[in-house]
Amino acid sequence: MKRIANDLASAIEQAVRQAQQAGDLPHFEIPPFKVSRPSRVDHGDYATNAALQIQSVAGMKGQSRAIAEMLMRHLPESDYVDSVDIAGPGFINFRLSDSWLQAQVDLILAEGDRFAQMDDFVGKKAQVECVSANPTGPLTVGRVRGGIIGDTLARLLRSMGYAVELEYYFNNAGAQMRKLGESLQARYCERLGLDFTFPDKGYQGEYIGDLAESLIQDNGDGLKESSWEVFKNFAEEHIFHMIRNSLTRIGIEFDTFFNENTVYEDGSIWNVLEDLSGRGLTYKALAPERDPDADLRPDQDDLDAAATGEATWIRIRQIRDAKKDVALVRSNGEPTYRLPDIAYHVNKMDRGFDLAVNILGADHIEEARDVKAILGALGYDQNRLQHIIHQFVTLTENSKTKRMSTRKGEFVTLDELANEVGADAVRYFLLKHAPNTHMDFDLDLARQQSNENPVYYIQNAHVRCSGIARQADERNLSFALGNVELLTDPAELSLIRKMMELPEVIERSVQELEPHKIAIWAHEELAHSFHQTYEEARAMHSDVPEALALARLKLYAAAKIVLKRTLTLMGMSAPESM
RNA sequence: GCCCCUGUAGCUCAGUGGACAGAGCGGCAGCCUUCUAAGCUGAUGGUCGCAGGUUCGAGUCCUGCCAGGGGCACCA
Repeated sequence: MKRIANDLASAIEQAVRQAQQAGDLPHFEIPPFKVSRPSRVDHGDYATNAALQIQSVAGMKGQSRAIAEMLMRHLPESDYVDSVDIAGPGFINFRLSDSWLQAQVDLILAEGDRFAQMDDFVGKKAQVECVSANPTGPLTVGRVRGGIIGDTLARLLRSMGYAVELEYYFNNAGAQMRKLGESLQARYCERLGLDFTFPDKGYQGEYIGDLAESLIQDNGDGLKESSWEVFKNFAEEHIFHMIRNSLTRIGIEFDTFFNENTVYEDGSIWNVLEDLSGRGLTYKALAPERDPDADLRPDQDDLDAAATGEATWIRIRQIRDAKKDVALVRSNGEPTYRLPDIAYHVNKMDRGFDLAVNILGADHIEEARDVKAILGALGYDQNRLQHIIHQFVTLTENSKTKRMSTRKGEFVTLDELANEVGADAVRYFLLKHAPNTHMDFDLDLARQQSNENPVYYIQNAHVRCSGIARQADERNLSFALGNVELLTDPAELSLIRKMMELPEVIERSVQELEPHKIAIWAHEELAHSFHQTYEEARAMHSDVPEALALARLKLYAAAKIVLKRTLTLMGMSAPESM
């Protein structure tokens, strides 16, 4: 499948070289230039700033229009360009030919579900890690945001040829899980009227009470002498089950679950530590080394901890720009979270992924940088690991903003949300914002707007296509007989133009690791263009001659494919009716 | 205090160093005898937080300031 922007870029490079050989332009190294979609339609379908970029390296400042003319003269012929012209300060604008556009309709139909399936990375393996919540409670909206970004990215990577694994990293051991077990134990005793002490900073959510209730139903008071581990195991199993169900409900299915315990059990945390030590990157000390000039707050935690003995530190300041070294092993000999995390990522690298992307909340940014830098220090190509850091979701209800906290039981769960607005809306709403935006989730607005939502706008485009197809069926009309050369109306051609953008949108979403781009495009570009065309170019109105009707049926059959493909890439359903 | 992220229409947010800054929602004015109006069209709405700088060109890059969020654990 041809991507015009890439094709034009090489054509322009060729033109520059030809112009240089012909002596029309002086010799210089071709500067980076862009082939982009102009914001205004009358600027054509594609535009390049090549001439503007060249003017300074060619020593021809202010002569960019002349350079553009030169390039135009040396451009190779192509089957898809109808006209080329120079505009403004020296942009070269390209317009696609009608006949090429018309032919794309047949092409889309031939490709079907594989439309916009590209082969750039065929044979390459990618992994996307997201959610990775420990099983201490229901998924919060914030975690789900990462899950949706990750799952969508995985779908986009697959459409570019990668074999992708979606992975969930979790830990069912440790202090937090113990706290969970103790919280459940306390609630269990409480409901049986027994003595209980609720743990300090325990889990206060209602779901703990529900779990206690079901324990009582199954066991009565038979567990009153049991240890917290029994409660922890029960809670863990149920909560994990609940998390997986919730995720399945919004179309997220993980290929692999990786337990942090693995890197303890196979000894790899100690191997990694040895490797780092062998490279002189660790030391034992009471307190971390820090930048002498760094204005760090006097750290009482460090002082307190130093009293317990020497910990093992990594010289993180040596391998990346940081202010203070980081602990890998506590003075009591137990690893901190960092060490297994490093071992886990070494494990990922050794599993041979050409690309591993982690979706993390903003509070993990320092950790992300540490891990990446450490992988580099261990001799791995750092570029194989990428991160998408997303900002937090704040929740507004009754005009009051609150930070969500699993421990305090203050959160909106995925299930509650999906119940109120539907799975597709949850996906779309959390996907459509750039990862870097601090998004505000107004629950009242989400409820109220559930009928006035971009989700329905996009899906309705697909529904309309289905409606047309149904009507055609009833009248025994088959689009197979349609002649695409009759699609000459500007409205028809602009829809074809829009559909042909999908591969480029996917490519950019992947390149920039910003899957929200496809969500925005699906709404404001594709669906909008569809609805405009639909109003303008009726397929089976009595005024429309049969030949044109058949051609339009074909256009809308192609549109249906592109809409469905786009919705599927976003993990959303493509309904036949509403 | 230091570091990171963010500040764009009334609200929620797009915006690849380019050509007159966009969408949805809300509000205003129109559009259904024929494929679902969950739609279309038009008007209104902006000192792109503030001040400098770099550039042929800055919402976009740099510096400083202001405001909000996150981090600066021998937590994860």
